[in-house]
This record gives sequence, structure tokens and C-alpha cells, in this order.
Amino acid sequence: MRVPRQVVEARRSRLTELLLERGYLPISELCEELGVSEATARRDLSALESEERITRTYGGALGEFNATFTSFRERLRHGTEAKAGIARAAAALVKPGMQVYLDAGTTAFAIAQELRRHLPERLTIITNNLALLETLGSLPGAKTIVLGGQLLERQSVLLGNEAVKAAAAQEIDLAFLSAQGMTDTGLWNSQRDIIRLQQAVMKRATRSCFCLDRSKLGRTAPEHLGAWTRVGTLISDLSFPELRQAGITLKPGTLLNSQP
Amino acid sequence: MRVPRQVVEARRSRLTELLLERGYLPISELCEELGVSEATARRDLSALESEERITRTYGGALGEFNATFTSFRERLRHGTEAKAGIARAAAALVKPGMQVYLDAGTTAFAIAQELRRHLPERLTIITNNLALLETLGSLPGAKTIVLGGQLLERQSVLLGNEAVKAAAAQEIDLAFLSAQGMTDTGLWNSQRDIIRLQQAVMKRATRSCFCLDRSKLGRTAPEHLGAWTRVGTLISDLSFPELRQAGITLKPGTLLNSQP
DNA sequence: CCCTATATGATTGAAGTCAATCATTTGCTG
DNA sequence: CAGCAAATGATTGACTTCAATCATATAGGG
Repeated sequence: MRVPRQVVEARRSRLTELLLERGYLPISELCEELGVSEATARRDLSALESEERITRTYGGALGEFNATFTSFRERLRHGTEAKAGIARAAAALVKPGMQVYLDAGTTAFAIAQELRRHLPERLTIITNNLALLETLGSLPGAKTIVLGGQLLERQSVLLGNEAVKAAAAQEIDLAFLSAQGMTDTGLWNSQRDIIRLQQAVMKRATRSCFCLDRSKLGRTAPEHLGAWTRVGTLISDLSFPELRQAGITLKPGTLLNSQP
Repeated sequence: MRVPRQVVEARRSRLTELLLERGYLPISELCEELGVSEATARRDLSALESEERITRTYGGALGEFNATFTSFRERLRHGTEAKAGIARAAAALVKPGMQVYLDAGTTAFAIAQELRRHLPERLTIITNNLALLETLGSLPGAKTIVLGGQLLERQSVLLGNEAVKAAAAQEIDLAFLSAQGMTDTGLWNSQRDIIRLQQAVMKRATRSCFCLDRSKLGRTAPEHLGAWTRVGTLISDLSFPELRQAGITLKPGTLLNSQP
């Protein structure tokens, strides 16, 4: 029997809520919970899936919860092998007892995963990248500090004045930072707030490492982050000659080449 | 053919990693990814499931990622109807343009879900409860601020000096707080760090609402949070006479009764 | 070096899932 | 109020998943 449109919509949003809360539900439980037949539950699922509000699986469905986090993982997965190499080179710099800052971005995610594999003792990790917390929260023996800030819509980063202020109060041995582009005039990033935070971190960090793979070469972004003179270390899959060809000449010892 | 124990273990931990990264994977992809037959993949899955390192589903498996968050959801689900009533009463106090603080705990989670349903305009939400961010991050038109702090192992809360300092710099119209127990001598909570943060928040909040359901009545906890004189509003499913019977006498207007 | 316990892949039957189809009921529009 | 469009539940057959069983190969202990 036909039922008011509004009832259908209500049921479907209840379904998304349920999945959001529970993460995963098999069809059978969905039917019971919603009080509808299997056929209707399936119809709801395929409707919601085409709106990309949920993800169907064989036998049930997943909530599109932490859409930001999962898209993060997606991006990382499509990220080149280069990123994994950079992460390895970066993680190798981390020694026991250090206080390490990890930036926003997927490179930091890769570094965190690498650190999970080979975890130095008494590590303190400082970050504003919420996507890392699932990875870092369960590390035994490591301390994780989150700088505060405003949650960026559709992203999993905290930014703003709170973040800058909190960064200025930290002691950082080693900061891993990333950027969206590099040219002969320096590094570029998309948002002013990100740059402000990065600059605050660099001021407090004994050593600042920028991690950029070759896809960033020659690209710019709306905001200028800083000149090459401010870069302590560059970790990249690019070689010295390749960089010079693009007009970038680094002081010796600045470039750290990652293995592929 | 039999294979070294170490190989099996390596494959299984790779499997957990994969699920951790991708959230969900169907059996077929697992076989391909691990290079084993379906039978072996299933055996791995049931082994890991019995160790509670993953969750099996019909047709695949879920990573036990953000175990903290999911256990959060579990707890919330088992939470009584009372909690939902309290959340409704709490959310009704929130008016457009307010800056609202949400505490750690599942009650705050329930309030956040309620706010998502009926979202006042220009809302600012301040919290240290990371479990809320999935819910609050996608709210259009609302601003979410996270106080910094140290990530508590096996929980999704940020605490410590950073948190207290950040709280002291906030302007809060309405704070929703919870506690683990209430007796005639006041409110109780488990950890000193939580209490320090709550006290800092109360100092900055125009109005502080404590949300406690009847299961908390008569219970204590290791640390004393404060006397009843410091409670601005109590939202509960308990009635005035019930409280008085337990030796708790509130000033008129302090108790806000939630509908069941 | 031998023996056994263990890991693996293939097979199989039972059980579960899915999309399509159809009849029925009922909201909504003209 | 009449007719159409939409929503629902039941049914069906194709397909998938699952656990159990079995044969085989080999790691690891004595």
C-alpha cells in the first residue's frame, strides 16, 4: 500500500542515522529495526546508495560515517608509491623520546602508519590532523597531543587562532610539514589558516622537514608559504638535478632522497 | 601445505591493517590482496574475530578501527531511553547564536545527535569529545571548536593542561556536563583531569547544566567534582521528591525534568 | 631424520542474499 | 471523485557465501 512521501523520507533518514550510529547493519536487522519487509529495506538501501549517503555491502550496509576520514583513506590509497617512500624516510628520522609534529594531509597519514610499524619509545606526537587519531590513539607507549582549533568543514583538520596559539606553546623536536606546490620561489599552500599554523609550528620546531613528492613540482597554490631559505629539510623522491632544472637550488644536506 | 607460523601471523596482521585502512573489505578482495584461497581467508577472519581484532560481516569484514568510537556507540545504544529524554530536554535549551560546550561521555553524544535533528542557526559547539566530531563535522551552518589536549588512551577525549588552558580562553553561553555519580555531598567523577577541565569550563560558562540519569543516583566515584551549590541546572529523569529522599535538596528552578 | 600436528586448497551441500516481477493498496493530482 | 502513480510485500530463480570435510604438503619437535 502506498504511503506518504514524508513517511518514506523519514524512514530513510532513520536508516542513515542507524548506520551512522552502528557503522554496519545486516539486512535482517534493518528490517526488524525499521519494521518493513526485506524488499522495502533493499529498495531504501539502493535509493540511499545512489544518493551516496550510505555504502551497500553484500548482506548489509555501512554508514557513510566519517566520510572525511574514509575519503582520506581513498586519497591515500590512490597516492603513489612515492608517498610511502617519503613516509619511510621521514619515520627513520624519528628517535626515541622525541616530540614530533605531524601536519594535515595524506603524507602525515602515511608517516603515522609507518610510525605505527616501527615505534620509537617515549614518543610524543603533536598534531591537528584528526584523521591520524584513529591510527595514533591506540599506540601503546606513545603520547598524542592535539592542538585545539576550529573543525574545518568536510575536512578533518583543526585550524584558526586557537590552533596557532596552542602551537606557540609547544616544544617540538621534529616537524613534518607538507605543501601543495613548490616552485623556484618557494612553497605554496591553499589556505591562509594552514600556513599560519605551519609558520607557528616552524618557529617552535628544532627541525622542520617538508615532505613533497614529485607531483608537487612546478605547481602553485593561492597562498605563498615561504621561500626555500626557510626550509630545513626537504624529503622527496626528486633528485638534486631534477630540482635544479626547475630552478630550485638547495643547500647541500637539505635534500633527503627517499627510496622508491 | 603447511607454512611457517610467522608467515601466518604476518598475513593476519596485514589483514587487520588492511581492514583498518579501508574500513570494510569483501572476502573476494581479501583473497586477492593476500594471495590466498577463500578458505584460508575465512580461516584468518574467524581467527581474528575470536581475538576480537576485527568484526566479520556476511560477505566480508570490518576493521575494529576506532574501537573507542564504536564502543562509544555500543554504550550509547545500551543507554536507557532516559538518556534520550535528557538529550531532548538539553537540546531544547539551545537557542540560535549560542556557544555551547559539550562534555565527554555518552550523554553529550546523545545531545549532539539531538542537535543535528533540530539545529539552531549560527550555533558554535565547543568540545573535547572526539566522538562527537563525526556527528558535528557535517553540520552545515554550525561551527565546531575543539579544545586541545592529550589524547586519552582507549578513550576519545582530550585532556590535560592544554585543555584547561584552552577552556579558560573560551566564551561559553551554555555548558552541558555530566558526572559518574551523585550523592548528598554533590557530584563525583572518575578522573582528576576531567574534573579540572569541567571546573575550567564552569568558570567560563554563563550557565552550566549537569545531565545525569537516575542510574547515577547514590553512586560515588574516586574524585569529588563539587557540591550541589555549584550546580546551576540539573537535567534528569529523577523527580524532586526522589532526589530529596536521597538527601539531595535543590533550590527551586534548579531541576529540569526530562520527559521519558 | 622421522613423525605428527598444522596450514592450505578444493569440493560440496546448505543457507543466505539479491534483483526482478506481480498483485494490491493507497496517496496525490487534476 | 476518478484515475494514475507510487509504495509495499510476496514470490521466484539465479547467484553468493559459508562451514564442514578431505587430501596433501610441510614446518617443527623429538
